[in-house]
Amino acid sequence: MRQTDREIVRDLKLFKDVDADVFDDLMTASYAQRMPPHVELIREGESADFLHIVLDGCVELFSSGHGRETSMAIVTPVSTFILAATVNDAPFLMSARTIESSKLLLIPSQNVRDAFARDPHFARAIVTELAQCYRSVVKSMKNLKLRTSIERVGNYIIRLHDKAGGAEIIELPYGKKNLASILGMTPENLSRAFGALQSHGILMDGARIEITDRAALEAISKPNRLIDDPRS
Amino acid sequence: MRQTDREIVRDLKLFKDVDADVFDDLMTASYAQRMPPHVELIREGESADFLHIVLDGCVELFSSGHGRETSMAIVTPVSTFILAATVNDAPFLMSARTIESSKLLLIPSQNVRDAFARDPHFARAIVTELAQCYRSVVKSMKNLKLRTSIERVGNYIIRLHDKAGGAEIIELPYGKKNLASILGMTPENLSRAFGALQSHGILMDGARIEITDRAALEAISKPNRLIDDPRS
DNA sequence: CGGTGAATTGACACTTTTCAATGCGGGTGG
DNA sequence: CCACCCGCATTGAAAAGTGTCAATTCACCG
Repeated sequence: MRQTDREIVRDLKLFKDVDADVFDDLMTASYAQRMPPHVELIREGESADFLHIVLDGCVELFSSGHGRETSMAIVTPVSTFILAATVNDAPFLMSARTIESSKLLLIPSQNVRDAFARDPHFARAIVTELAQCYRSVVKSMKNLKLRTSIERVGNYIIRLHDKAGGAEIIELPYGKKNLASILGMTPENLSRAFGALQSHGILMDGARIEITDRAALEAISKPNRLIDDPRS
Repeated sequence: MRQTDREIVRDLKLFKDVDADVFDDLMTASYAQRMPPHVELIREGESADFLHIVLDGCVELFSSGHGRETSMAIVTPVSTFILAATVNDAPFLMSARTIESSKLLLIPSQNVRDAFARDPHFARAIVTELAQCYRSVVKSMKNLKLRTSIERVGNYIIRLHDKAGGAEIIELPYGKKNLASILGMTPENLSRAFGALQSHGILMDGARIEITDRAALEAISKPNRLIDDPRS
């Protein structure tokens, strides 16, 4: 694996405080790998042989059953996924596939568990990361159960707007089909929601969105710190 | 706190392997408390001063916003809740209230974090518990996004049936209003779903359900290990 | 004994999904 | 280089599912 990748991983909250030799062992055992778009990385029900880290690109976590399929989350750099299955040595609850060409780091699960036992700092970091994953799913669930579809779309745009530092023009980071599934609706409904929001402070043009009236957008979306704030 | 309670807590997976003196410190700092039904224990947004453990009774985790409200989970003995907020020292994402009269054990969050740092066994147990919480929410979310309301109700009954060891007559453990909210629907719709399932292997009588044809119930519910199995 | 709240049922309205048709790119292969 | 095709996005119309409102019954509790 490349030295720059190694430094990127080292800077992750999960690895920042890990002992040098423990970190070395983890990295020595790991594989960095570039994947084309739309490659299935893992399938739900299989066992967790590697902890995955997205170094570059974009990975979709999804789940399916009886002809239906839904996106559960989108993982962007630099984050881990399937940590829970790894530490508990349990089968995946979700499948994963690349959305775009992506660089991944695979760390053997056994090494992760060993490092956990050897290094209290790593243990502490894993707990923090796991707790964040948990809270993130809880927020998604509140988003789904407590909000109408238009509110979900509106708040998604607000988050994008914030992440872009309040830029007037923002761009959807991936296709609307994925986005619709994440937000718990059909692509057709997402289209209509975007349409409806155009009288409430936004202007759509394909994947580009112009924020014309942030106050109006917030008025209809009713953002909530305990759902939308990625910190907290 | 009573000696029997102490032994019950000691037998929890979370505390089974904890060092004796660490466990002593935790218990000395803790409070056991009996609460009447329908008491609000914590409110979302507040900070996590105590890790909560349900020793007896039944606690509802719920969330609200802009006039809407939804149940997120029901915690039954003997389990912890708000562990993630406790270990990360973050604000609650959910509120909690007793459903019935309940006995709770409250452990100061600072003591939990101290014990985590002192005892690797406790650290390991916390990770396992957190990962289980995470996986449990993911399953709930799959249940919501991947299934129709009738399938959700059907699978809920199947789980009850299994928990009761396959008894022909089973009983709903709490009110239908709560159940409806957990399953992501209105009480009216839950009534109709129960009605619809009566031609598929069940017979309702108030809170009592007779399982007349388990195969038919499974045929319409399509149970899935990766959603319904509490282990895994 | 009256009051309160849960559960059930029916009618209705609304949201969401489904199906179908169209237009718009981005690729591939001729 | 262009024609073609495939998948995505959009739009409309119909169908299904779900939520809302209202009325009734029932059990429980003060």
